[in-house]
Amino acid sequence: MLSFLSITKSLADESRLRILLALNGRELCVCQITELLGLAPSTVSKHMAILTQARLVENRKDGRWRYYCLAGDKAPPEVHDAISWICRSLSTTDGIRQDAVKLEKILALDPEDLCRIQSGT
Amino acid sequence: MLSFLSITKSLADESRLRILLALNGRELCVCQITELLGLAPSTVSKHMAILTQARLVENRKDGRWRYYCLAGDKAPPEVHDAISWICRSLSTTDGIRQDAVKLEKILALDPEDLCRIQSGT
DNA sequence: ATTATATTTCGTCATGTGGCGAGATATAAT
DNA sequence: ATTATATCTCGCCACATGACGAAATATAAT
Repeated sequence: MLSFLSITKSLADESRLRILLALNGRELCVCQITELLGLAPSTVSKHMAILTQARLVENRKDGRWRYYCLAGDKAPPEVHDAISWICRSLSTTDGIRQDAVKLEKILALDPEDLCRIQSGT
Repeated sequence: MLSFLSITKSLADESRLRILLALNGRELCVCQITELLGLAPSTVSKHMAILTQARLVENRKDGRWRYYCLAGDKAPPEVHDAISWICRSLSTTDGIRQDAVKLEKILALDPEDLCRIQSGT
């Protein structure tokens, strides 16, 4: 019950839903997610910790960057059901479509360049 | 997105999850739910308003009592998916099993008698 | 070694949320 | 009509939560 609650609480925030949808089919580093949502890096980091604790996402470290992706096969079925539920329900909504468009532009840049832009801000 | 968020926020609370599970397969009035959870009637009433607003439950009034049940066919698919997800994930857990046992005892009483007991408290 | 930078951790603040009780409302019983 | 009672609404309080910036940490570049 407690672990299930950690899933539902994770899903009860718009930013985290947008993150999960953005991770559908790809992996992203924190600065890319930060750029997509327009939030402070520390805020995104906390969101990722919450999603990780709920086992909805996994991560791997690559140099200075940490890449996040949706839960893999080892995750419990509730997790996979949750992910497919939100993708099915939200993929075609307006806001998520706009995120997808914005994501394309972000992915067109090297992470290197993206971070350079962000530190300039 | 906003209506979907109202669903996920509804699910992000243990009491409301227990209510939804208790409503699986039957309808219950507020005083029965109050008895099951051990919360104040006003608190349960607020929970039911949140669940109703998210379209997860429906209600009918019968005399002094209002009976709640899980969403019917008119509810959107996200709602039904949510309900089947939580039932699948939680029905066999310890806490929910205990609720089921307690519910049997509550249902064995007439609502009339139950309310009489409660007001005596 | 020193500097740059990607991410996390921590402290703080404003806001949201769950809980209760008191009073309002609606319906049934007397 | 008056009383009893099932539920809801409202105001309050304690606590959880999302946001940020500053400082800490880890890794790459110079």
